[in-house]
Amino acid sequence: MSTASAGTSYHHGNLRTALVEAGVDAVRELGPDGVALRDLARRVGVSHNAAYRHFSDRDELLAAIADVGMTALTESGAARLAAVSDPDPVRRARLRLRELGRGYIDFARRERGLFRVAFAGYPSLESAPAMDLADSEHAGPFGQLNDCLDDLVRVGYLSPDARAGAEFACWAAVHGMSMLLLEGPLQKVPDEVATAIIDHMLTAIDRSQWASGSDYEPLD
Amino acid sequence: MSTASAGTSYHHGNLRTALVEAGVDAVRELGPDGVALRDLARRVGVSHNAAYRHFSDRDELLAAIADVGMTALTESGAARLAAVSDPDPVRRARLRLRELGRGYIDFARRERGLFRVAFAGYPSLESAPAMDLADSEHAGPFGQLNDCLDDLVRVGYLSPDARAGAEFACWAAVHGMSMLLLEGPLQKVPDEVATAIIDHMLTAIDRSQWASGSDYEPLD
DNA sequence: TCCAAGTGTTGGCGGTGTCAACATCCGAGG
DNA sequence: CCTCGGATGTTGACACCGCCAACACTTGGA
Repeated sequence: MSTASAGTSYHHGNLRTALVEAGVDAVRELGPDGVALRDLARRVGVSHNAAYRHFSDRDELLAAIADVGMTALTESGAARLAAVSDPDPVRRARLRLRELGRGYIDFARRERGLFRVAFAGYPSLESAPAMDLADSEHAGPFGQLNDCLDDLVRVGYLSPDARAGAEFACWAAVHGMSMLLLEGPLQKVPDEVATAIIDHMLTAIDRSQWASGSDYEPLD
Repeated sequence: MSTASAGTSYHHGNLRTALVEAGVDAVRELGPDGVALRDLARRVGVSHNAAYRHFSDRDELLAAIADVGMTALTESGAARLAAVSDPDPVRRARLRLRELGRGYIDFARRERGLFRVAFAGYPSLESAPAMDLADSEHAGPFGQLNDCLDDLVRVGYLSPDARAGAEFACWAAVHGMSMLLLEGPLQKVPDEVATAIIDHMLTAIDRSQWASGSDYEPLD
């Protein structure tokens, strides 16, 4: 039933999962545009059009792959967060935010294809994979970021009034850096330069969270 | 010679430009994936394969379209910069940076397709369109950003030591916000929410540039 | 004048997504 | 135990695509 059958049987057993796994492999190698329904079917050992019994559309398969990618990104972030062990609560909260950002960008660079497919917009689908912002739970990377920022408020590093909206600014910075390094004009900067740039930006984020003692006067 | 000829002539006259223009239209409507060589040739009134006399590859045509997009983005930014007229030099410099960022994001939202194609990475090409970072001139949006930051240093708002590397952080933030709004999980937030988020982030950038009077102590 | 390079055309190959019709298997109801 | 219907996989076809090869026309300079 659940496991793949041995010899040649008319029914595959769990084609859907097999297709998604093959799709993940293909996306890893060639990116979202490098995955073809027919090719996936060929790899799995099934003839074309079989996929249409499990996905109405190519985009639907891509979305399933994107879901895997988003989950992997989330788990990668969770591992980074768990690895932070600093006794001082303020330093701990700051380091957690920094490591979350670093993990995000690292994942993007390590898993180019998965990252790209995870954030490729599929207009035919009603919601982006694995993260409905209006949703109350926030299971994905956005939720991790929100938790980190809430921690920063709790330990007194980030002032509550500066907290509002900070999640989007942080997310944009980290996501944008990933995109610029991945397929943007920063594609082929040397690795050492890239890590320096990333470090600088993470520091800027850390500093910009600390808004308490500042006498900044806004524009307008 | 240069202008399009009237009736039916074997040679088109300036096929390359016509193809790029048709490609820009197609990208505007359907995005980078929606442009097909054969379709473009059909629109221009020329038969398929004619494009291969001017572009060795589909990617090469896409790159030409991307160049148009990048130029449009640059001009849009220049217009925004020119519109800032504040007598106070500090306010003026700060407003210019803010407006440049707002213009970048606005362009991305207004010209979805052109923006996407401008930043789509074409691995077959040796350099990203219209912006070689190692180049000395920096004609594109990155150059505008650098100029704005230099101005901020000149007027004394941004400290010279905080200047280094700030261009990448700012760029990443603005670019990431564009991507999240364009094809990311922020695709369908209401317009008013989007503008609020953008404003908040631009303020955060402005505030984070002002690092002079802070007693921020770095991590590690 | 004529030839060679530049440009556009026709035809074809292999690939793709998707639809329609058909084949096979499995499990529930008799 | 049998049957039959739904789920699943297959074959075939259509239209489209990128790209290659061979051919046709046009034009400018030797």
